[in-house]
Amino acid sequence: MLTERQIQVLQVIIDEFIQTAQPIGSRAIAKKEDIPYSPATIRNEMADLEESGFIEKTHTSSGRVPSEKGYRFYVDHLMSPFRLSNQDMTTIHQTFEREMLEFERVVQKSARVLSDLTNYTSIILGPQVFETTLKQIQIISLTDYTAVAILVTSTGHVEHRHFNVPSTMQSSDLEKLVNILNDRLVGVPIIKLQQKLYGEVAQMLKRYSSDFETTYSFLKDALLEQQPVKLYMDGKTNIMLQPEFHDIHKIQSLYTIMEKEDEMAHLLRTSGKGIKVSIGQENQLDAMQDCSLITATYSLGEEQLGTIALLGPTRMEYSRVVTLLNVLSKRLTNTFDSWH
Amino acid sequence: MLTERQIQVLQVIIDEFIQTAQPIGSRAIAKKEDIPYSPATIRNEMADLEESGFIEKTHTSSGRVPSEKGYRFYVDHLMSPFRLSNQDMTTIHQTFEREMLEFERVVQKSARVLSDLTNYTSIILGPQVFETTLKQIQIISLTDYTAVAILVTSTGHVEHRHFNVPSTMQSSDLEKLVNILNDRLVGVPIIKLQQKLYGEVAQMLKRYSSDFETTYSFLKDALLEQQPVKLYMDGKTNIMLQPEFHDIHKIQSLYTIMEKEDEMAHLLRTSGKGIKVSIGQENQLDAMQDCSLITATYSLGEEQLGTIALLGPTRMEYSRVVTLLNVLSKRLTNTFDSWH
DNA sequence: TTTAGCACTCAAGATATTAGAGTGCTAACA
DNA sequence: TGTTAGCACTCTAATATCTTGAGTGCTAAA
Repeated sequence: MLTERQIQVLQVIIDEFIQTAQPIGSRAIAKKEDIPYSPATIRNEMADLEESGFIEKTHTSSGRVPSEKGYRFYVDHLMSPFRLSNQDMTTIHQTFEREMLEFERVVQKSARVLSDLTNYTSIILGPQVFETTLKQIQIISLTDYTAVAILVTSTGHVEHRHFNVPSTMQSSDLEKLVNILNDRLVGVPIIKLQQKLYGEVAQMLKRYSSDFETTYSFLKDALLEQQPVKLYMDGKTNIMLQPEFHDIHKIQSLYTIMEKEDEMAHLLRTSGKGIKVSIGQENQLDAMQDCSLITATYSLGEEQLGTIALLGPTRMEYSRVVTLLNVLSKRLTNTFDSWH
Repeated sequence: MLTERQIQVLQVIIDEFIQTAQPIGSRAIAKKEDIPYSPATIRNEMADLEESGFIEKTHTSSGRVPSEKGYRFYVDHLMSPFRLSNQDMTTIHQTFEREMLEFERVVQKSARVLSDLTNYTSIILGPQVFETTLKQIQIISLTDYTAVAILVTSTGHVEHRHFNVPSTMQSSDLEKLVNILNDRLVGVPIIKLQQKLYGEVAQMLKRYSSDFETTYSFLKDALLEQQPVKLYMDGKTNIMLQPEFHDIHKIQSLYTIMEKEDEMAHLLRTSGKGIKVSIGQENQLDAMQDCSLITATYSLGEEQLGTIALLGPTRMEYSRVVTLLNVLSKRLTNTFDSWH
């Protein structure tokens, strides 16, 4: 186990390295106020810390750098709760203060504020609308053979899909159809739409429609098409500000992975409830082996809605970032609760 | 003026440099089939070409590199029409072939195909809907004090806005309001909405509504809010593949400018009709001084709808890119015409 | 247990060396 | 008069060499 003094040294190394991105030497540590020991003593402690894998050398005669195990220890045991500056707090509050109604805007602004305050890249996974219900369906025909279906959910989310209208259908048929659908489906949770459609509505339609098969299949197209979960990112260029990403190839592989929305979405979706920290190799994706990803979930009532995350170098301001994500995820949760 | 032989040399230099990104020496040029002269002769011609500013040296004893003036001459006079490979053509056709209804998808796919085929970054400015008319307005109330307005245009574009409902309004009032709006505004070109709203509809409302002022102001919010022109980009990482962009700082300033949607939109919007080529310093934006931007417009009928563009290094495959943009802008124009 | 002292290591910056690609110029040639 | 061979010259880029300074590990003394 680590002695009190070793922990103290480790803390200084990590804190310092997070600030400077430079290896820390024994002399520098000894100069710190809380450290009443000589460089030689520190060197002994550092040798021990290195042996147990909490710090590393970049070469034989360099100062020490935290290892991933070191960061992990820091995050799990050492991290002191961060006190956000007043300025940061007002920035956050202002984001939510202004009259804002649309879900997407709130999320977008949150992403912006996160990346602005941290200089890392923010990623927000839009809500998976489990609890939300269908508010209304509209079908508006555009030409003789095309129309657009508009779904509005109880949270005010609007989705629209274009589809081909079967040639056997008249516009009066469409109207009747919309009535049936609204009759049967309004108030139904979005995720149960499919089930309902296969069941009740299918029954209903069979009785009513002369051409059940086509009607039914186009309905499936319009209502059930896989709705992509939306991903909001901001501050992608921030990554390039970090000295550890001055290498084009690293940047490129990172950007390439970030462009793959489904992989990113999957990553955020499978992060557990609450705040999670993935350091370096702990990340699944190869391109992120030099990064840390901190995720936090926001929710509505009991239901987990989505995830907000920050992506930066393993040398991350963990305590500040965790605090920020905490504040923001709570703020988001509150906002959505207040709509309900 | 340039002699026939000088033009020949210039052509080789540009063609070669576009491929290799390396300065071209007299020996390399003399080896070309079409060139029956010795390196010494070529050197004389090169000296002349340099004097007139069409080519440059990177240092005293290096081969020559095209100058921006050289590229400009190439684009204006030398460029031979490019024959797209069958593979490229089928890739393009497949993009449009599949049953596709939604405007956004078509544009997105176009952006993807452009960046895939060129390894440059594609930028498409969504349509400015001059001619399109309002198809239908829906207002759906979400809570007692919020509602969402949905506008559908004749091209099938769907916009929605959230807004606060004045507390004096009942849901029955909303319904009546929607009826009035549809009555008066359906079929009106989108750009004339504002005018109509200020005129006729205002009259109508004054007569009908007890609380004209609030109703009117919330309508303005819902209908006239500046709708952002949408910008679709693809292949942003492609820029990093180019050897001239191995410098982080260039990349960063380029990415930063690309994130400013309004500036990019303005840039594309003010590009003239047809195909335009901006080489290096000809570009307005500082961050693009090492790039070339090729733009092409697509339209519906006489009305110019939007712009598609490719952003790459000044050392660009001009002739291929121009051909591609030509094909694609025509394809887009056709597609939209067929909807009309 | 702590510390001073010292030899040792390594990265990074400065400087020198070399090889090769390419030029410009001159003089000869067709 | 246009073309070319030849040669001295220039500059880059790669490689090797040297120097400095930060930092370590170990030992012996306090």
